[in-house]
Amino acid sequence: MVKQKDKVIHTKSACDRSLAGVRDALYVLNGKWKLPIIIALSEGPSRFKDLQRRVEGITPKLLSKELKELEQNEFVVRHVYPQTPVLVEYELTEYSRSLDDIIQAMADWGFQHRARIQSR
Amino acid sequence: MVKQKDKVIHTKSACDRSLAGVRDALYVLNGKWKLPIIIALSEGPSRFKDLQRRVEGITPKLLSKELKELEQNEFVVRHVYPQTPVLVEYELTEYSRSLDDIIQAMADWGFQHRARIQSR
DNA sequence: CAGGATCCATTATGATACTG
DNA sequence: CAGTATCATAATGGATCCTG
Repeated sequence: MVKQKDKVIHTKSACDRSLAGVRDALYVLNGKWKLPIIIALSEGPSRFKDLQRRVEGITPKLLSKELKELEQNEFVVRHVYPQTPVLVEYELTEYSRSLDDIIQAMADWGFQHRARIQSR
Repeated sequence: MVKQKDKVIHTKSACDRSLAGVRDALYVLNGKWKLPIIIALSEGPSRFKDLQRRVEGITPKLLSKELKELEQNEFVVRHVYPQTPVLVEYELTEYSRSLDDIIQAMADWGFQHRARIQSR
């Protein structure tokens, strides 16, 4: 932000910056499943089937696809233990912890919002 | 959480609660446009066309649809001033401010994430 | 200006089955 | 168990035209 005589010139407004940030975040966290999966995994590493149970309502196809994306964004690691039958575990990365603030904020808000809705 | 002999019975884990909250929040904020629109409106009331310019990339069809949903969730009010041509302004409600924490958290995270990505 | 209507292409999500 | 394959529907996106 630069002042010039009496005019204020916004080279980049606070709003633009937060817009860019939010868009970047939404780009990575898109869809209705990414955060729920991460939350489910925050209880500890989990196998595919167990994860599917924890994240209620998700189909294997979607879970598989979302896990791949989460892996690419380095939120999740996939461990394969070659046995019969094979055992696969998904685990959160250290970096996934950086999402804690977002998750906390959303969880709090959702909780309040539900109370608000129900009181009517 | 209730202890019973040696077993621990989770009536509702912290994870379940945050999962429910996040799902409620995602339900209301779904899609890639809701938050960007709210951020754009945080600069002040705006007319349809101006809003479309601020929220880069959105088509009138989508903007119209999203605004209706935002209205229903009481984040936005629509003011109509009967003139020729008619003037319509969209404005944030007081309640929309409750989303500030979420927006802030996402904006911060997006900013950090971008830096992280670019440094590689 | 503020949108709605239409047509079409691409994604996203979902239900069900099936394989190694 | 850990997914993939198939099919169907819904949501979203883009272009263009239209109306009060």
